[in-house]
Amino acid sequence: MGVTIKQIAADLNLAVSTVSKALRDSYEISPETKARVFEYASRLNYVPNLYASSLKRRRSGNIAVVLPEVADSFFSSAIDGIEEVAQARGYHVMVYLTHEDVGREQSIVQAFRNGRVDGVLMSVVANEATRDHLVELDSRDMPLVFFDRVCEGIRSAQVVTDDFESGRKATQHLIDRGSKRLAFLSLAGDLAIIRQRQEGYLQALRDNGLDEQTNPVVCCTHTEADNLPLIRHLLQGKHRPDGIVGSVEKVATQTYTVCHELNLSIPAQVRVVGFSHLQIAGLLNPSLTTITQPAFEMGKAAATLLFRSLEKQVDVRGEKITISSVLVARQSTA
Amino acid sequence: MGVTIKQIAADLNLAVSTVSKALRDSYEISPETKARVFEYASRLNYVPNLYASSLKRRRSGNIAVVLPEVADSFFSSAIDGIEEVAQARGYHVMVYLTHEDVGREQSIVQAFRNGRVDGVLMSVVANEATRDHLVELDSRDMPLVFFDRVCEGIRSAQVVTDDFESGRKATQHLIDRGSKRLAFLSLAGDLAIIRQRQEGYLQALRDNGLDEQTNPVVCCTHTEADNLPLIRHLLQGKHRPDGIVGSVEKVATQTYTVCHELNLSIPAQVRVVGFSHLQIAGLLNPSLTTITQPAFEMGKAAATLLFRSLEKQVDVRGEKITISSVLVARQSTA
DNA sequence: GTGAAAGCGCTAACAA
DNA sequence: TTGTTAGCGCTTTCAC
Repeated sequence: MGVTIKQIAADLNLAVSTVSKALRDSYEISPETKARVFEYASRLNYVPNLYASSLKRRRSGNIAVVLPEVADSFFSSAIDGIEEVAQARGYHVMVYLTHEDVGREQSIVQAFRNGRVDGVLMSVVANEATRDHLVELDSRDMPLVFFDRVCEGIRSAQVVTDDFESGRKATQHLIDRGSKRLAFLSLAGDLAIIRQRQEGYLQALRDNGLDEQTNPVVCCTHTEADNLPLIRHLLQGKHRPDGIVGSVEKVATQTYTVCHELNLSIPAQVRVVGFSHLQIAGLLNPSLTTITQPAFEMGKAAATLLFRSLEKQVDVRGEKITISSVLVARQSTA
Repeated sequence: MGVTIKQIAADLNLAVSTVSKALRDSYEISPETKARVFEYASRLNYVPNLYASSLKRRRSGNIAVVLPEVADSFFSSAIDGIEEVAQARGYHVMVYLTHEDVGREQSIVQAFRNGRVDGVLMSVVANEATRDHLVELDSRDMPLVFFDRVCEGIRSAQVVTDDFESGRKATQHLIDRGSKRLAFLSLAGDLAIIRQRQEGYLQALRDNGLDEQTNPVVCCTHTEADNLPLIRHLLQGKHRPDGIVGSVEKVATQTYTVCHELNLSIPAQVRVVGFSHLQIAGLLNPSLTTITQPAFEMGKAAATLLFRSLEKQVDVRGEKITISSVLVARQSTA
């Protein structure tokens, strides 16, 4: 085992309490004693036992980040932002992946009951069959901040982007560029952000006198194997759309895959715009017009909000931060 | 506070030790007592205090993953693999980003001295000014597995891909497709994997009677702002290479950026092959020929190795797992 | 200014 | 089979 306070105390002919206080720089201890203790402790390479102090102080110094996946550029950038803020504050980041499975989300969240983490940052699964586990987490006063994929029905802090407006803007952009027949590639489940992007799409349709029948919302899933046939069918149908809004990165790139396969020219035959955080959107064939989400900033904002709650003991429930996305026009909608 | 064993013991007229053993399903306890305890504990929603048991058992149930960055598809897939194995075994994953800064790597690793994590998975920074912190970590018997970016000089477990052979294969591929004048985009620092990829490149040159002078190794950095001018210079020079090997994903995509900018046609004027794990390599303009690294599998293998060391108390130091990369030929080298 | 002592909640000898 | 007891290493009254 490592060096303990007890050992230092013995060696220095002091009481453990004195050493403890000295190490925490208490005003009660004389400068001389402090100096002696510090010097000796560092000479012995003393490292306080995390579990002993956590047991007493009831905090771990860890925060959890719960995500559907990490192989999506939005989420990996968000982690980046979160980790940056956490590291600066001396917190440690635990990462959990749900893979869109409520069951996993539940057991992950339930494991937080033992104090392993002091707070939670979360983007929920798309298919929330139940949100009891989240309600429970919140009700046991675990500081909780949702980012991007928020959970409705829980009055907890949120960091989101302007999804409605972004959906509207993306759609209007297609119309402005000349698309006459649109489609919105939605995502199965019940995500507020997807619903809002979709509402934005529908709003833009109305704004331009277009109807929902000929400009459909197509519900995609989380598995490529499902989506490719779906998109293929859409693009091979009699009434092929000439403008597509992808509600998440995945469906946008899948649209590319199908267009390449069917030899459909983007943008000549089909314009494509997608919600995405891809660094290399500009290198795609053709370069992809994106609604670029402020992933890194959202991560930072969410973490900052969480730490405010943790350290200042403030109740941040109900706070909502919205950071705007930016439409970056590229070749796919030229 | 939550319910404690003590409380359960009192309510049930049992000793705390009896309850403790019952909850851990010890053979010493009668089925009836166990049943009573379990039933009562779950009725009270008992959750064991993590810090109390960690203090006793001297293990945290956490592992650390230390990475240069997460916004690279290789590393995010590796995390995916690691997290999958960890979740299956009931471990928790802490993620730390070094951003290629040895200083950060040092302080991160030093923070592991207090027992917060039971083991470490790591891909080191490129510029290891010092590796004392790693030596120290290893010498205090912290189970440690390097993956991809291993640290030489520390006899610890490793999971890598066949870098030399991949470098050779990539280069030979360019030559086979007709490239006459090559360049290898290396990476500043002192990474073993980069050196080996480079050795593979040089081997292929020799195999084909090509010399190093006209087929240079160009040393790139980690910042795009440095690399773009460098690559631009290379591709604008009198002796423009017509075949480029990118030693990491970043430099391959940066080569694309420059080619687009200079209106150089890939592959007609320059063929490009890159080490990469990009899902969408096939959608780039043109689709990118990749040495596809088994990122997910490497993450899984590294985590599995670590858990073997943690749970079986085996010393895995010196074990080395090599998983092959695959060359996927696409348009960029047609 | 320093020290003694009582826990934090749990585990594991050892005793009964 | 169950209970007693002594800690794990640290923090925190409270007494000196």
